[in-house]
Amino acid sequence: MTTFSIFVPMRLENDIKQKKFETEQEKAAINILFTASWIESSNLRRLKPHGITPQQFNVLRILRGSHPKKLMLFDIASRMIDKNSNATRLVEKLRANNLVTREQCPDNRRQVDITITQKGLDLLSEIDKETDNWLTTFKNLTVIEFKSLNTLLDKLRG
Amino acid sequence: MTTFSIFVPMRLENDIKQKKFETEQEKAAINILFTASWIESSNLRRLKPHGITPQQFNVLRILRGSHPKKLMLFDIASRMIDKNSNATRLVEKLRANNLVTREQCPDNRRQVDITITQKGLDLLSEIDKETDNWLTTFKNLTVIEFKSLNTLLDKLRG
DNA sequence: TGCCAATACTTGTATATACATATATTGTTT
DNA sequence: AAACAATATATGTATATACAAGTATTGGCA
Repeated sequence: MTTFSIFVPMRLENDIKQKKFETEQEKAAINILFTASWIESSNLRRLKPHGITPQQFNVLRILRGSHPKKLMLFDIASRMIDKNSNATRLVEKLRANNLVTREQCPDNRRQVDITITQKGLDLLSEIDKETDNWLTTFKNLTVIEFKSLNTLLDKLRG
Repeated sequence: MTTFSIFVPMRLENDIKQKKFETEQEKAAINILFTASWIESSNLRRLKPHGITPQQFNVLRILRGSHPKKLMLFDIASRMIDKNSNATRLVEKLRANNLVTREQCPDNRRQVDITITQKGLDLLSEIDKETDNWLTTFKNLTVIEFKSLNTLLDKLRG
């Protein structure tokens, strides 16, 4: 007969110095928030040298995804990770840096059409070069585990 | 022979209207950020009627955890989910609402000792009453699945 | 046609956050 | 003891965010 010695890491409890959680459910909520905060600051640091914020980066990627088709502000907002952030002012920042163009839609003058510029595309591909490197930040899971994580998160919000 | 028709939900792709992700790893990063944002806004909405923000709530819970032992600001900061937020000003908000007390530590006058007040404890227990209700927001996973989620997140940051 | 609601965005304001820098106090070294 | 480093917190400033309220334009309908 063999006895296995199992190492239970208690990572989260350690990271936020909390003794224990009432339920796995509660721990999961905190765990997601903590992990998100961890990813966000890592993301912030890697984008800072390029002069854009994570949200601006997110919007640029959305625009590249539809390029060369224009997107109206509403489309951008509905694709954004943080639905509550202010698309108008965010896009204005990008325009001020010539990363996107804004133009009133002729068909419907309420709409504003946004397009990513060549400068915006160049910036993204420059950042892309470093992305593999950044993604190694979390290489601790196997593909199967990443899939499982995605399934669980999707189901959680389901 | 039987053919199974499998429904693949593609929840995240739907939520942010993105076609597909390059890798499961990249999807996981976005998925965590999106899920965190989803939890945060839900949390924001439930706490708003009580006049505190999620970060303030978090700090109050930390203080209740150590009550009646005092904590210095540094201890609070190291237990916080978002390490970067400004503990000084956060605690000052709580003090202004008489939810905590601040006093200079006599042994080491650099330190500031923080204690949760009775009013703070009362507020927490009032919110606690609604918490079960709030947690039903994400009751979509079984306990086993929550455990698995926690393990994966811990390992991710590992 | 004129009115009203809906749509698409913009702006104001209060609060929060990131990051750099400053202050006060204590510990350490020579 | 004087000088310097380390610790613990505070503050200044620029930017971001949440939420409410505002403006411009369009669509529908009596």
